[in-house]
Amino acid sequence: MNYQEFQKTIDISKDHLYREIYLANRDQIQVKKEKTVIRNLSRIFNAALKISNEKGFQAMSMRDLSRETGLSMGGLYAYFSGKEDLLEMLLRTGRTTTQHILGAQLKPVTDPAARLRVAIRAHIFLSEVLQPWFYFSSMQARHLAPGHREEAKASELETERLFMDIIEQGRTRGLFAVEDSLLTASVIKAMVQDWYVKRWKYAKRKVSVDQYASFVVSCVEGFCLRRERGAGSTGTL
Amino acid sequence: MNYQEFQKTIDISKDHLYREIYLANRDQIQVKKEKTVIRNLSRIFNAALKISNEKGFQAMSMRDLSRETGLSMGGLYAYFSGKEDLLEMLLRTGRTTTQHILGAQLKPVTDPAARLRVAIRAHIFLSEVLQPWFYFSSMQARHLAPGHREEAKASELETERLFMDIIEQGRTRGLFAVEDSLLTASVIKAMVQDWYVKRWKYAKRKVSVDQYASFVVSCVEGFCLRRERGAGSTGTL
DNA sequence: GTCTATATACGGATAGAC
DNA sequence: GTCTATCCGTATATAGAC
Repeated sequence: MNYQEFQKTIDISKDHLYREIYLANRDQIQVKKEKTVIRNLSRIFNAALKISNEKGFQAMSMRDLSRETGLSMGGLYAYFSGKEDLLEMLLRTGRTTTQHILGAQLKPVTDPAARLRVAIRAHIFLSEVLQPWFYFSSMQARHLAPGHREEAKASELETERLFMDIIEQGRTRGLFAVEDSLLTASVIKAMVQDWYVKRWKYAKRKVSVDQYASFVVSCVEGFCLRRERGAGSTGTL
Repeated sequence: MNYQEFQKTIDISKDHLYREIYLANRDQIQVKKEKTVIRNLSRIFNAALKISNEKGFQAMSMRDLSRETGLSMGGLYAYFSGKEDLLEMLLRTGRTTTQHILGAQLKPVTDPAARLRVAIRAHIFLSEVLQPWFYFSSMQARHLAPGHREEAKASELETERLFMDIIEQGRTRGLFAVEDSLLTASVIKAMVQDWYVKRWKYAKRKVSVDQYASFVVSCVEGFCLRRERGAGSTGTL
C-alpha cells in the first residue's frame, strides 16, 4: 500500500474530521446550528494549529487566534470555555482519530510480518494526513498540567505497545530475531515520529512520504529479520 | 567505551562548564567579579532549564526564575538583557559545547566502522551528561524568531552531516551496504534523539544509557552491514 | 552587586449590546 | 450567534535606593 491508496481507504476528508469533532463536543459548545459550528470549529482548529506550531501554544494569545480566525474574542468563547479547554480538545481529537484509524487498518491483517509493515506504513501515512495535529501533540504534550500529561504519556506508551505486541508475536513464531522487543518498538516509534516532527527537513530534501515509509520498513527488516535466513534477500518482512 | 569511561575522558564538570559560559559572555554581563558571575550564572541556567523543561520557556516568567534562583527580578537583568537574550545564551551554550566535545572524541578515530560507533555512543553519552540542555534545545529551537531558527536548523543538519560523512566513507571502502546514506543518518539521529527527548520512558523501564547505546549500535549494524558477509555475526561495525 | 518599587503593556476572560 | 468594550491580573523591564 502506498500513500495514495491509503488516502482512499480512509474517510478523513476535512469535512468529515470536523463533523466528528462537532459530534464529540456539541454538548459543551454554546452555538447550536451544525453548519455554523463546523465552519467555525474548522477555522479555530486550523488557526490554533498554525499559530501554535509556529510559536507554541502558550505563546499564542487569544488575540492572535481572534485575528487569524476572523472571529472576535468574545465569539471564540462560544466554542470553548478557555484556553486550557481548547488545548484539551486539540489533543483529544488527535488521539481518538489516530486510535480509530490505526485500529481499522490493522484489524484485517493477521500475519505478524504484514502487521508490522502495515503498522509502520499506516502510522507514517496517517501522520502525513494529520501532520499539524501530530506535530502539535508531540510538542505540547510535555507542558501539560499533571493530569493531562499522564494521558499523553499513556498514549505514547500505547503506540509502542502496539508495535511491541506485533514483534513479540513474530518472535514467538520464529519469524523475527529480536533481542529486545520493547527497545525495538521504541526505536521504530522514534523513526516514525521523525517524519512528522522534522518535516521541514524531509521537505527540503524532497523525500516523499512513500520513500520514507519504505526506508523505515527496510531498516526494520534489517534488524528484525532472522539473519540465518540468508544474505541479500528481501526477507520475510 | 562505556558511559563511565566517557565521563572520565571529558572535562565537563559543572564548574568547568559554567566557567566556559562566563568566558563566552563576560562582555555583555554587567557584574564583573568572576566568582560571583559563575555562581549566579550556574543558578540562573539550572533554574531556567528546570522550569522550562517542565512547562516551557515561554511559560516561565521572570518571577518564576527569580524565585527559583533566589535572585531578585532586578538582579537577574545584570546577567542578560532580556528573556530573548537568555534563550539565546542557553541554546548557544548547548551547541558550542556539543560541537567541541564531539569533535574531540572523533578526532583520533579513523576507521569508518569505529568512527560510526564512536559518533553514536559519544552522542548518546553526551546527551546524558547534558540532558537538560539537550532536551531544552530540542523543545525550544522550534519556536524561535526566524533568525535564530535558521541557526538551530543548521545545527541539526550539521549533526546529520557528521553521521552521513562517516557512512559515505564506509560505503566507499565497501564496508557498509547502505541504500541511502542521508536517510540512514536521519534515522540514526532520530534514535539518538529519542534517548534524551523521551528520557522519562527509559527511566521508568530502567534502561541504562549503556544498554540504550549498545542497542542503537546493534540496530545500525543490522542495516548498515554488508549482508553478504554472512549470518549471525557480530559484524564489522 | 543586589534589592524594592514601579512604569507600562499585554494576557485571559466576561457583560451586555445588537 | 457575534461583536465591542472593559475588567483585572500578570508580564517584562527599569529606575534608583542601599
